[in-house]
Amino acid sequence: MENPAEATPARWEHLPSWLLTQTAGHAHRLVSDGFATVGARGYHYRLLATLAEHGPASQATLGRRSGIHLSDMVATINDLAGQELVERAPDPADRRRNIVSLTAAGKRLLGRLEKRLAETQDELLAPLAPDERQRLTELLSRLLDHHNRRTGAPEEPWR
Amino acid sequence: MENPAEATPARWEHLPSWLLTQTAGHAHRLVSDGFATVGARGYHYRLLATLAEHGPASQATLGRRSGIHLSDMVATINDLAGQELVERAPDPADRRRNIVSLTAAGKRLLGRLEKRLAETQDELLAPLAPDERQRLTELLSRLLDHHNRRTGAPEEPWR
DNA sequence: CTCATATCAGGCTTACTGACATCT
DNA sequence: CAGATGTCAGTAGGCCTGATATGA
Repeated sequence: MENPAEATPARWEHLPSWLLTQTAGHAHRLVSDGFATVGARGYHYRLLATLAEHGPASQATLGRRSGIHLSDMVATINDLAGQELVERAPDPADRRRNIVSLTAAGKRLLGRLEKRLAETQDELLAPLAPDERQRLTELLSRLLDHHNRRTGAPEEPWR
Repeated sequence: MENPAEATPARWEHLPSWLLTQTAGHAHRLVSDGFATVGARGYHYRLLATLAEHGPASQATLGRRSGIHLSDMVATINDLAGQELVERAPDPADRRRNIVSLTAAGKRLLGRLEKRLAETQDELLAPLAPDERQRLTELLSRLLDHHNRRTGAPEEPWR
């Protein structure tokens, strides 16, 4: 995306899938850069936000709630626990489990991340008028719903 | 995305950046799966399509035209040349260069890839009516244009 | 000398796969 | 026993950085 030369006047440029993946690339970069200014990444935000929303939980439960894979959960918690942003304590009721919870520092970081995130949305949608933003959001939601139903991602099954 | 359990009723679910990256994820999976049925990947398609559109060229030029990084260009051409889908010949006029060109087999594969691609677009936009597809495409194009102008990706500069 | 070209080796992020030991 | 939990190791795709050798 940083290619300094010739353009890409290519066939695929008008394909919806291309428009989608490319704009998503920009969106992703904006969000990541925003997070990076406070030293975090996407998974960090998602985990912190999930904890803030539903409270402490085991890693497996957090994985289901946040959509983060269990294998990635481990590293994500390691990162955050290393900075004392979350706490990992053994569950006395079930010795397999760790109960992860948010610390005060974690809450503060989450606040900063959400501020960045809000700014980012505005930057992302800059060229669109409010009603256009609304329409885009709605169309994307319908698309996402449709495909989520066909592939995994249930609505609110058990627990 | 294949998580078999709990949903993600999370805060971030309504954010445009989330909707965009998630739908793009679905789009990417659909396209990749389509390409995979004929044993190719995204870079393979892009290179073949670029060759078909502009004709033979050096690797550096192809990189600029296709948006594929020079480092990845090497491996991509290796893949395709190994299956005789493209040909890599030294440029007699400039001994640094390789001139890459499409073979008949490469053209045939490209045809199959484009068929898959068309099917994929339809699958991707399935839940939207024709006029909605149009609107989505237009909004995404405006977004992409805006951000491409701010970050690299010139229009048709030199050459 | 500088610049362009091709190559190689590696990293990054998000997602996922498989294996494993532990515990319910 | 089956099944859940946490951990570790590794993959893949697209994008990117850097170092290098060669030739214009």
